[in-house]
Amino acid sequence: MTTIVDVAEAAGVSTATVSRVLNNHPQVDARLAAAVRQAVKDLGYRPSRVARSLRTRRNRVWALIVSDIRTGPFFGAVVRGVEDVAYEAGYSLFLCNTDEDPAKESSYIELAVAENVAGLILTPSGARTDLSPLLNYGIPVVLADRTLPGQQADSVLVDNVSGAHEAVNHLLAGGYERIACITGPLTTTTGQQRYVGYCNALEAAGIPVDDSLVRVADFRELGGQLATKELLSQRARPDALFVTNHLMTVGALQAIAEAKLTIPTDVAVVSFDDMPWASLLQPPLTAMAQPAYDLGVEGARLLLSRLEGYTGAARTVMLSTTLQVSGSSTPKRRVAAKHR
Amino acid sequence: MTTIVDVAEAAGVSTATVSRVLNNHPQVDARLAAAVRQAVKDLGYRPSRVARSLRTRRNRVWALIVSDIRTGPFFGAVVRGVEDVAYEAGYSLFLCNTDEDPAKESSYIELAVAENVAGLILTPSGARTDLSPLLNYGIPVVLADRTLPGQQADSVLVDNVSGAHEAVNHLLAGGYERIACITGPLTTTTGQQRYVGYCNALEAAGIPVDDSLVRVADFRELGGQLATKELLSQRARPDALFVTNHLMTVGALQAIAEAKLTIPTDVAVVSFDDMPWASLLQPPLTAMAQPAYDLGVEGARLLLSRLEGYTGAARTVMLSTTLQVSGSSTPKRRVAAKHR
DNA sequence: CCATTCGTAGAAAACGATTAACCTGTGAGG
DNA sequence: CCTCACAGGTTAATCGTTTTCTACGAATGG
Repeated sequence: MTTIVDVAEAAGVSTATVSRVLNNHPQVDARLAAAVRQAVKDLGYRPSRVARSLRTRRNRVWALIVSDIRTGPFFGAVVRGVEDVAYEAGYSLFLCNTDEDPAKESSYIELAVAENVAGLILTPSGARTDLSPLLNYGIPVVLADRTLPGQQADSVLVDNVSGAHEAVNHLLAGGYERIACITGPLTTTTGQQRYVGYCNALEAAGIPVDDSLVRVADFRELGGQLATKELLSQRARPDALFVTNHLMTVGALQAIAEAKLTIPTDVAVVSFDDMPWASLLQPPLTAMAQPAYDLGVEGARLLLSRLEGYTGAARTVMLSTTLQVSGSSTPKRRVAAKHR
Repeated sequence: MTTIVDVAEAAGVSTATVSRVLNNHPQVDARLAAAVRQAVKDLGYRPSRVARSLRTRRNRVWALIVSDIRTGPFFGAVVRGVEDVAYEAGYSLFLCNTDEDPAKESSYIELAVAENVAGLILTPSGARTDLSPLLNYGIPVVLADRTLPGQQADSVLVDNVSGAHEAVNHLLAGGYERIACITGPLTTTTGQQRYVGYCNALEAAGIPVDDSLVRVADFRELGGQLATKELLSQRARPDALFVTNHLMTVGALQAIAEAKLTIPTDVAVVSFDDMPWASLLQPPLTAMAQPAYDLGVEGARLLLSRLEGYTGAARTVMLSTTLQVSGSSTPKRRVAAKHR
């Protein structure tokens, strides 16, 4: 391995000068600088980021802790958003998947501290996530997609309440009356907030929330399937389904197919959480698209601003969703007209 | 920040002893060891991986360079496969996305060298990928999913030729006669090999390859759509489509829908590359599933074995695919029977 | 012509761990 | 009683940078 010493010898200068040239310090003679650069090229020298990091006590690396990059397109897009900004700014990324396991999460947080990362972007697995190791060491943290109670970290969120409100409104406007809601664990901010949006929309329309139309599932395919099966087998069947993430939507669609019901005639479906293949379904699926990539970008920007010295109060960036209306929620009147 | 010196002072021993305790060296008095551990706990001490890495000249980090984690479920699963093995073995991952851009790729390779990573897993963007910086520094490399001409690195591949062969065979067995192929750039091993498998299957069945039924597209949605449009507007229309990745398949399905043709009556479809939502389509899609997660696992294992000292010749692990038969390729005879 | 300043480069001290080399005290054996 | 071996600990060098401090020569001002 060639080190800075080799370069210094080759260029006939001291290591201090080599270091100054490499870091573009001004006061260094142009001729010496040229000699150094030549030597660097000749020897194929690459400064060790490890040594640099030890000496400067800062590391051009971020940790990015997500739940599971495989569960769908969402986290992949978030990761890309973060990575693109990080790459541009000269940082690289540790990718960590927690599978919602608090033990794995805290082990990755420990790792981030041990690696002395410059910053960390996290989608907390639960309310009990402990950021104190990071805060103790002054490592800036950005919470993405989910927030933590009483935490004073920057965060970037999707406006779940408004999004869910708008999605349910869309169904109400279409003439649907018995709108069921399948949401995720109420311990997660996403599961909880989307449920709140659902309630808000109903209440604003003067419709009381009917608990028999609400199911709290697990954000997974099977949970969505079982919940849908239950809902559809009730005496008073719902005429529309609002499902709060894409995996449970997949389960719901399967359950509807098994029950030999058709969408949207028998039951309409609106999903919170877009999927690129929504338009390929029969009928194509109405979905509330989340700005996943932008979530990553904005999270990365928040982190960058901290690294550039911003020390103000914690900020929250709220991103809005966009409803992609399609065939799975065609208004009732029109459907009825068709059948006349 | 608390360092090993603080711990040593608190425990009343030297730093050497602390280090030994932390690294589980034997010959250290049990009572001192206990004192050290207590001090570590009291001070909340975490050894700096940066300092350790500089001193030991090895870094418990891998770089994982893929094309784009967002393009579909494939790379996400590969990443998880790698990560799970890495985590188990105590390594963490730098995630790098190249977008198939050789400049970005080589910049990430430089990064890996500068960070002195223990090893690197790479899906090369093209045939011109230069591994020499890594090989010069003795950093083991594993090629995943794609290979490089004349490279002596370990690699883990999907058996594209056999997989494509089997997929086309399935169509032939179903009575389809004019089977078209939409493949990716022939400069990529995947695009090329899947095309070869297609040709092999036809030749084995005594059918000459008809160039007018072959399209070389870009592995992207739009490319698949345009290619399909072209193929379907020919005088002699194909009665089946073999599409060599999932994005192009999405495009193909759209083109088929636009042309108001039905699957599989007018044209059957088989996709190389599975997607979790294949079963939700109408009709559900027949797809050749790739063992993406296992690809990551096996790649990580190859890397691990190198890190554990294996120095033998380069190995290639070939994983086989599994055909998931579904409605989009129902045998012709049965389809005909239905319509009688 | 001397003293002060300034620009530039080198010597050497960090950064926080590991580890080779070197001590020290105890117990056994002669 | 002396020596030797050895377990168990410490000292100090080291990894490859950055950076403070110092030194030196030239230039400027009085």
